[in-house]
Amino acid sequence: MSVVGSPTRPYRGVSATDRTARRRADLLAAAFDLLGTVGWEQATMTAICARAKLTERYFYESFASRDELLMAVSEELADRIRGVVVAALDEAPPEPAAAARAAITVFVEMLTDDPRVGRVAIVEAGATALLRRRRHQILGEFADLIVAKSHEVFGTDALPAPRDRINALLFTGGLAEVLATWLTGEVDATKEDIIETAVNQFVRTAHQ
Amino acid sequence: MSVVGSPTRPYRGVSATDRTARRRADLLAAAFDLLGTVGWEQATMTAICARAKLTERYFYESFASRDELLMAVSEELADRIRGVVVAALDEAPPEPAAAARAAITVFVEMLTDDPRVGRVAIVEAGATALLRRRRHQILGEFADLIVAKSHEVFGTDALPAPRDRINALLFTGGLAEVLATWLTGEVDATKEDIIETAVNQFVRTAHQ
DNA sequence: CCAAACTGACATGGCGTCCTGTCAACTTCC
DNA sequence: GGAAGTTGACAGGACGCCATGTCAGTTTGG
Repeated sequence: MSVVGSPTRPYRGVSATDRTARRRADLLAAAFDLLGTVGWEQATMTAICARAKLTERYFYESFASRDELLMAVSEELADRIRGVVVAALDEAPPEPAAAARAAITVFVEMLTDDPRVGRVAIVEAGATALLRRRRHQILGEFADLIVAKSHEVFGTDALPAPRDRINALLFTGGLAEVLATWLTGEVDATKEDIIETAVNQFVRTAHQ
Repeated sequence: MSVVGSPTRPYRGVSATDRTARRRADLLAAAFDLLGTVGWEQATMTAICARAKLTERYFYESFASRDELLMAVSEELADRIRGVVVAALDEAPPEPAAAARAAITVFVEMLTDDPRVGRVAIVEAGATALLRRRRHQILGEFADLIVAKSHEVFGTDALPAPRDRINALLFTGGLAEVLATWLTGEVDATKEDIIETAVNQFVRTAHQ
């Protein structure tokens, strides 16, 4: 017998839970790398396992399906992005243009410094019905962040509901589209052009 | 033999070219319907042919692959949307807010009156690498339309390049995202809220 | 009316992925 | 040292879609 089951003993000096966690992390990293380079259609279970140097059996140790793994990749990345944006907002001065510039800058740089990040977070995020739904939720959460910050910096001058949220969605969706276009090299502009235009848009539209 | 080859004779009173064209149209309609309801993953060749009441052999009479058919569906729809928007712009008065409202209104209504249109044009348009590329091109063309109209209505007051185009991409991408969210019922707003917010955004951002 | 063209239903093979199973080699614990 | 746990490599079946082939029945033109 001795199928994989639930490993309990240390192996090569590593505990059972650590080994399982390591394999899970390897799978996540391999999936992220493939998703961000060759794309969803080529990021097959076989390819992911090969890149992670793991047998397909260990795939099912941590994930029930390919979709579940790719969702986890997307989730992890969204958390990282949200983290840096929230941190930038917390440190920024409570002045509209400065706060917007700080948040937009870290957001844009995060998505463009490593092309795989942008591709996974924006381009490949619409590949399956499941990923699309999650992508909507995530952009919606970013919109909520923006709405909260808008009311904070603009006070009673902020847009009233539901226009505050619609405007925030217009903003996040637009920025995602611009970055996707920019990542594929179809727009002739610098990173600063994008940041400045986005900041300008936010400052002009987020109040009455 | 008499395989399908290139039909030449009339059949049931219909000429050969008309029959081929009819089958092609049936396939396009079936693919559009499936794409707009059950989505890309379920819009398989077998399912499309079954809905069109045609044998798979006739699929290859008009299309080389499933991707080619779905691209044609997307293409046809983009042409229709561009048509109504251009028509609305041509008829609109040369005043910023009025022109924007006219174009945005027909655009939004086109995509929301028939839910399949919105789903095909926006939601399912990111399913494959090929569709994504085409989607970018199409949104880029809409951005070009907006840039041209901006310079027309705002004159020397319009944004300079490349910010005029970045701003237009922010706008088209944002509107697409908002409509996608609205189509899935995740935002609590009326169609008028969306149109007003979008018009407001354009009027405030498309000039210096 | 007959041969040829056309159509629809079905059948078949190829292909790639998913998913499970087997087995030898290695490591741990007693 | 030996039994049991762990790992990696590989085999093989199941399944679904793609792609092509066969064939009987219908329609057309001479």
